[in-house]
Formats: sequence, C-alpha cells, structure tokens
Amino acid sequence: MYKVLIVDDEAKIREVIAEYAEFEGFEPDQAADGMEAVAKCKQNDYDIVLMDVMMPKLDGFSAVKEIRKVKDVPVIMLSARGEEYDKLFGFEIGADDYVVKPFSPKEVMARINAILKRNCNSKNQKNTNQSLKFDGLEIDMLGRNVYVDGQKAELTPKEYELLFYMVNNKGIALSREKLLSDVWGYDFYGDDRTVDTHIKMLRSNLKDYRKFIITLRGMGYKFET
Amino acid sequence: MYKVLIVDDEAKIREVIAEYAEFEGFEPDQAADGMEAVAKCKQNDYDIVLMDVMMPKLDGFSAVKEIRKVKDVPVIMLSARGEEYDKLFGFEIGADDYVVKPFSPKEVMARINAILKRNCNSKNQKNTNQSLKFDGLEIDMLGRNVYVDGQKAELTPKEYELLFYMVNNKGIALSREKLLSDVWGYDFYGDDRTVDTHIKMLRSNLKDYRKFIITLRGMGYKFET
DNA sequence: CACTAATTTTCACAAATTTTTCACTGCCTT
DNA sequence: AAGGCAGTGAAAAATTTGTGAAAATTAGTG
Repeated sequence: MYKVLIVDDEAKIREVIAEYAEFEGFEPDQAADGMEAVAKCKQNDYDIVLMDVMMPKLDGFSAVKEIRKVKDVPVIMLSARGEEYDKLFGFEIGADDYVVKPFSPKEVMARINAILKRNCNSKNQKNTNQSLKFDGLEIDMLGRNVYVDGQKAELTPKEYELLFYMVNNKGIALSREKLLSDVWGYDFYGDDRTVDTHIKMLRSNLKDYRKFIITLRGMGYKFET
Repeated sequence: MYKVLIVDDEAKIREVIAEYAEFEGFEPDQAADGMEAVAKCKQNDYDIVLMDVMMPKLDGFSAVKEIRKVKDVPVIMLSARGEEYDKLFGFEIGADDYVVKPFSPKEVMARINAILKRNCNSKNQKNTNQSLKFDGLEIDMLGRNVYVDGQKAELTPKEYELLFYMVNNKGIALSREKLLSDVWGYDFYGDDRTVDTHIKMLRSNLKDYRKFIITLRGMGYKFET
C-alpha cells in the first residue's frame, strides 16, 4: 500500500485530502508545517508527498529541499498562488508536479496515480534495492547507514549527506560551489575548504573505498566506481 | 540532445513552442494531426511528445493510445478544455502531464524538463551523458574525462579547459589572444608563449589525436577533425 | 540554564601539482 | 638565406589540495 504524506497548515484541507486518499486505497499521514514534514520524512518512507507552499515555520520549497537531501521521494506542490514564478521554482527544486488551489481532490488523486505509475518501474527497483552497493561499499538509503566491508561506518550527518549527494551524481564532476550550494544550501556563506575537510573525513571513514572519491584538481570532486 | 515532437493542428502554436524548445536546447519536430503524430512516432524516437487534444483526423487521446502500442514515450497533453473529466481521462491513458491552454511556453518547458529529469535513468542516459567523440578521441563533459583510444588521458585542469574550449569552437580559428582571454580570463597578464606550452602538453597527451589541433601560422590554433 | 559532547567550520602550513616564463632550437616563408 | 614564428625543455613561480588543530556551533542533559 502506498503511503502519502499530506503537508498543509490547514487541518481542514489535510482532512479532506486524507479522506480521499484513504478511499483511493492509500495510507495517508499528515504534517502541519515544513518542519514537521521534514522530520516525518526522515523517519518514515513515503511513496509520495503532497506539499503546500505557504506554511508557517518552514515553507514548502525549503522543506522539499531539505527532504531531498536525504530521501528521493516524489513531491507534488500545492499552492494557492498560481503565478508562473512559483511554478518554475517548484519544478526546479525537483517537484514532480504542481497543483494550484483550489483543486478538486479527484484531480489530485489522478496526479498522484500518474506519478506513482510513472515511477513504478524505477521505484520498484529502488524498493528492492534501496541500498546501493559498490564493491564492498554499501549505502542503505532507507536506514541511512553506510557499510564498509560489512562493517557499519559511523558517518556524521554532513558526511552522509555529502556521500549521498555524490553517489546520486555518480560520474559527474562536482565543483566545490555546486556541492556547497546543493548539500549545504544555497544560503551557505562559507569557506570552500569546508568541502575539503568533509571530503577528508568521509574518505577516512570509507577506508579503502576512499578510492571512489576522485579529486578533480582545479575543479572539485566526483564519485566514480 | 532531446527530441521533442509537437503535435497541434494550429501551425502558429506549433511554431511558438518549437521556437522555445529550440532555444532551450531541444530538437523540435512537428506534426499537424494525430495521424501524422502516430506515423512520426513509429519512425523516430522522441524523448517527449507534446500532444494537443482537439485535432482533426485523429484526436490526441486516440493518438496517444496508438503510440503507446509501440513506443513508451512520455506525453504531455495540451488542451483548451480545462474540465476535470478530460484531465482524468488524460492521466488514465498514460499521459505524464496535462497542460491547459492558454499556457505559457515557459511553463511547458519547465514541465518537459521535470519529466525528462524524472525519466533520465531509462533510455536517455546517453543523451544526458554529454560526451563527444571524434574518431578515437572521446570527451566526457559531465565526468570531465578524456579518453584516447579508450584509455583515460590525464589532463591537467588548464589542458582540459583548453581542449574543452577548442572543441566547443571546432573549426574556428582561435588567436592566442582570444584563447588567453577566453580560457585564461580577460584579466590575464602574461606571455603569449604560455598558450604554446599548453598546446604542447595537450598534444602530447592526446597522442595520435594531436592531429586535430592545427597550428595556424601567424594566427593561432584551431581544433578540426 | 549552564555544562558536556559531538559536529561543523575555519584556517594556516606543508606537500603535491600545475602554470608560467624564457631562452634556445629549428622550421616555414618570402 | 634571413627573419619571424612555433616547438620545446627546464627552472621558477604560483596555485591547489590534504591535513591537523583550534574555534565555533549545535544538540543533548541534568
């Protein structure tokens, strides 16, 4: 059964959608703001997230960005604001669809089904191997664990996020700026060498598999097997 | 490069979208009705299809149904009718997205990008893998690798940048000044012979394919196959 | 709320690598 | 044959990365 997380600050809206979702055979869960959504996503594995844009504490866009750091779950953005700017921004940070309020629950359900259907091939593959394995380096996306030759590696959060991002961009050259903006956040004001230090720690934790983290002199780094 | 098929009976609309698509780096093709769209899809491999619903000869829904029998290409439906019924119907027959006219070309492009990004793991990998091949010289732009007869060439950053720039200006005569200002930066204060030295190193690393780097006496260099 | 532990960030320095300079050689062109 | 221009090798200069340690930040706890 597919699990759906519904994020909106209005309880009424959450209820309506949840009811429909349940009727359609989904297992709905709710969050009232971006912070809660991020927390829930880190704990649970949802098959899709419906995310309102305008919310207290943490807005929908920022929440998606935060969630995407650790989970690759499809997201549909809900917004009362139908302006083009928002739409584009939503897609850019990787929303899979965008629905403008007021929407009909039926339409939302149809869009959920469309996305789940589309992702079913890759999703199923991903579900069966939610963990990636490169030689003796295993990354368990679900449990957020990394194993080096079967032994659990104790990575700090940043180290894990960095590895996760690099693995998801396997074979692609990543500049320090790109890494800082995607892993640390677009609003990070800091030293380039910060990346180096984390790469150092990551390498040291990956033991022999440090070999997968390639230095591209004058450029940045990349993960390559 | 991604190939997009634009299906609409109004030439004007096709033109506008095609223009935008080209600007965005897609390779647009057009069809004026459902029949033509089906025929073209059977012949060619498109990465995505934009399909109008209301068309003479064969309507959009039927066309998609027909296309899906032979090809599993993503489809975005375009429709002047924004009624919910159509939307649901569109998703049911497997449309990947649904845009209601009048739409802004920008929004359509954003949706195309969203879908292509999502599907990139399947067949389009070679498309995303921006790699150029000239004889036995292969340049993998994404991974920043250069292969000479399948063997990885260890280029220094400047060597890579120089090669990258020259390849992107294939067949064009490049003066030392132009190279210095474009590859090194407009603020570079230095000797002209610097270019020569890097060309030397690059040639030596490209082995037999040094032949692509042509000296233009009294002028500069160019890359030509 | 202060204290502790863990994590993240900054930073300076050494080591490694790359870039630049430059003198010299030799080839092309007129 | 001479003058100009490109090719080359090697040394010097500059840049970049790896790393350790200290400082700053964050989270957890009594």
